[in-house]
Amino acid sequence: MRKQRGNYAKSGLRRRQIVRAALNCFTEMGFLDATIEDIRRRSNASNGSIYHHFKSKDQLAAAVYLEGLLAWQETLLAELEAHPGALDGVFALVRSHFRWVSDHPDWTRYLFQMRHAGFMASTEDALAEQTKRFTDGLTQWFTPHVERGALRPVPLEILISLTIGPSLEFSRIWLSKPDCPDMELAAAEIAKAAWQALRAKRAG
Amino acid sequence: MRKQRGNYAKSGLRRRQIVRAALNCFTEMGFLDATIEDIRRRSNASNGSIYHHFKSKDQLAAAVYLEGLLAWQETLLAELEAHPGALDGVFALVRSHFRWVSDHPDWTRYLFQMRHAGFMASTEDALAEQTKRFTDGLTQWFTPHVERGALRPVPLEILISLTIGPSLEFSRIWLSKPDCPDMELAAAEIAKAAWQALRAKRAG
Amino acid sequence: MRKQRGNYAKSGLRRRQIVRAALNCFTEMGFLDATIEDIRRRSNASNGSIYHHFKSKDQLAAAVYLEGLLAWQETLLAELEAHPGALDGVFALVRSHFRWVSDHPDWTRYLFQMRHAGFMASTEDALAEQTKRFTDGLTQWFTPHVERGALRPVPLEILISLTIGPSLEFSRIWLSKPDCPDMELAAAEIAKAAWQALRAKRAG
Amino acid sequence: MRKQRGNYAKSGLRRRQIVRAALNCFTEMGFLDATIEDIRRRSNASNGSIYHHFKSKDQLAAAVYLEGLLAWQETLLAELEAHPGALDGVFALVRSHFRWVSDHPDWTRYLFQMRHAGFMASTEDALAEQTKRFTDGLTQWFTPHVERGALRPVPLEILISLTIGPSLEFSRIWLSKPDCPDMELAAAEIAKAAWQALRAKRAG
DNA sequence: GATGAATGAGCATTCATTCAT
DNA sequence: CATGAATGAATGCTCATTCAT
Repeated sequence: MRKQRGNYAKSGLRRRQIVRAALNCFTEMGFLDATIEDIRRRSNASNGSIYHHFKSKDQLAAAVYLEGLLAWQETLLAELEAHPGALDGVFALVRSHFRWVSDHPDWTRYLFQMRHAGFMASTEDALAEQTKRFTDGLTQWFTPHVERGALRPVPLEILISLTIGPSLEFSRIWLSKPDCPDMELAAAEIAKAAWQALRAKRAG
Repeated sequence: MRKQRGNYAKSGLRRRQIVRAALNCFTEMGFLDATIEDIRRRSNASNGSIYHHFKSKDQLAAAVYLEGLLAWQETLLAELEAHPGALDGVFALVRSHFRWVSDHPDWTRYLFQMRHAGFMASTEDALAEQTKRFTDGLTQWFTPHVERGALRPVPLEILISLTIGPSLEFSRIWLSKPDCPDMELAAAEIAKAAWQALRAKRAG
Repeated sequence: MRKQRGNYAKSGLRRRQIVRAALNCFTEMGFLDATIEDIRRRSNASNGSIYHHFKSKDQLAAAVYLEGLLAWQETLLAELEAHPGALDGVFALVRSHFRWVSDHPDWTRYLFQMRHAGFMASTEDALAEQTKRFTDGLTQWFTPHVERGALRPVPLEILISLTIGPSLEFSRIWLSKPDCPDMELAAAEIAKAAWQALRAKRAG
Repeated sequence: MRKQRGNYAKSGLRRRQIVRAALNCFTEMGFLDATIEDIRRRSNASNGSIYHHFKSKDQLAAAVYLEGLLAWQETLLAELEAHPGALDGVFALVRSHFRWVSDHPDWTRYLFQMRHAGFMASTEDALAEQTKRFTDGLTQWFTPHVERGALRPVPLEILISLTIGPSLEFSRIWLSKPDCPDMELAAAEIAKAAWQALRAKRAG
């Protein structure tokens, strides 16, 4: 834990293999049904190696959560930073969310389902810290646009609700219905709605 | 001969205590987390007694399901039979559903959540049989009204969907939102809609 | 835990077999080195059976302690009650202690060694209660003799120290020296000394 | 060439840190309870580093023993060599022992307790060799005094027993009783007794 | 019907030790 | 010399289930 590189640098192939295997196992079999042995087999790691990287099964499950959340948050932030324009940014935000959900349905499901699982209790602090980093990132992008008058000066929470909220809700539904409603369309509609809600209107 | 509801209505105080305790445990802790020991404590029964009444934990959970389902079905059928009139019957059906849900939220939740749990696999037959008895009961009530021209001659499945479907969906939402939407209102609206959909329209 | 038969009635052959096996294993290999598997083999009980009777390895070890202590205490009290006379009683007390130590060297060693082991922490209450029962028994025997003027009115603690203290100390040494000093002689000497210290002296 | 004390006095800061940490851990938690991880934390060394310096946990514990023994032996020999006179030497020997015990209670305790621990089996050879070097040193000091007629010509073993034996016994007691008996007094008495036993008596 | 002792497979976890860098 | 990731055997413990009374 030297230098504190932002905690983003927890690399290690093994570690990632284990997280990936755990995600799959937890998703397929549930947290309780999935055994360390299952995860061991799937990750090609040894029992001891798993416990070298994660103190307990609970902590492993929590790490999977944080890791997934981080990946999602970083993807969104990166996309946002890549689109400095107000309109572009809002659309990119929504679009990148849907792409991520579409690319990582398992992880999305996991994030939705496990948010209030018992094993998350001990990670609330880390979760809060990580979430703060995310919202700080969002703020940094939005603030200039608001100051320049391109976007309405709504509180951050509302701002997030208007952009990400509908996307999340639709994703929830999309994940639970195998006869997939059209995500492309949803993304477009939701992005449009978000933009309408956020743009500063010159005239009444 | 009484109503002949099969021998599903197994009595026995012990048995009922165990079912009740199991329902609570499964609801509070989940099927996997709840142990036979938990259920034993809560039911004031002995380990052996539980296994005397139920072959296995799976079968106990399934029995809880069937028992709950039966209670719901019998309530609805009884109410229906008590209201011979077409309009009265439809309204009574919807109203009694909501009352039951309101009176037995835990059981309703259990019925919603566990429908596709692993332990249900071995009970599909019994479930089908029981469900058949229920739909037969419904048919018995509906048929005369249809024949008399009071209700439209739609297939039973559609008929059920129109009356019970919306009620179930609303119940699902109602259970998951602690800031209770108005169930009274919902019941009235849904009943009205069902009636509009079912009544035979004299004129185009 | 009905009726509270004085807690003395924890019978059950299995239970006793397990305690006996645990005593042997702990004595021979130490608490940490001895595994549940060792105890299982030696007691011819199953793993589960051990955990049916004792909540944990710690609690098993503590139970062994209490059981042994109880056996010793009951032996001494019984002997005391069997000898109403002051002189007889004191001699019987010392003699029965030495006989018990000689008959149960392993258990004695265990009682000496484990008194302050980590696993005893959670049993302090039960230990205190049991010890109280023992000292109450002693008091009941001594009081009449003191009141009648046969024994000196010293506080119970001192009284115990003078009779049992030296016996314990000698036992400790005896257990640690394989080239056994003469226990017979020690018993006689210690009993004589205890009597000299306790008897009421008529004249200066 | 310096004193040639073998290569037992291996230096290396790391090594010494590990030995020190191991001593503390073994003393506080016992050999079995103390884990390599505990020692690692306390020594600020890495897991691998410990295994670089010591082949195994057993060997580490044995090394701690030899190291402590060596320190004690060297202290006594040095003191003896610093006092050429017969009377002075005997008193210095006893006094330096007590000082060392008083300065290093943990290490003394460890030497007392672990002498017959399982892990010592594999070090008996090294232990014998080191002990021989010690007794050789003692012999070198005593021989001239015996030849000159200042000390009685008793066998070395008896000689050691008379001087160091009582000191050890008293140390054992002193370590186990927190309400410290007077070590100063003991040292004086024991030294006096040793001198009385060793001095050559001119006349019957 | 009821009781609780007995069973044993299965699980999470620990820890000494090895090894590549 | 130092590091820490990797290993896997071993351990304490859980829990559904069986069975004698």
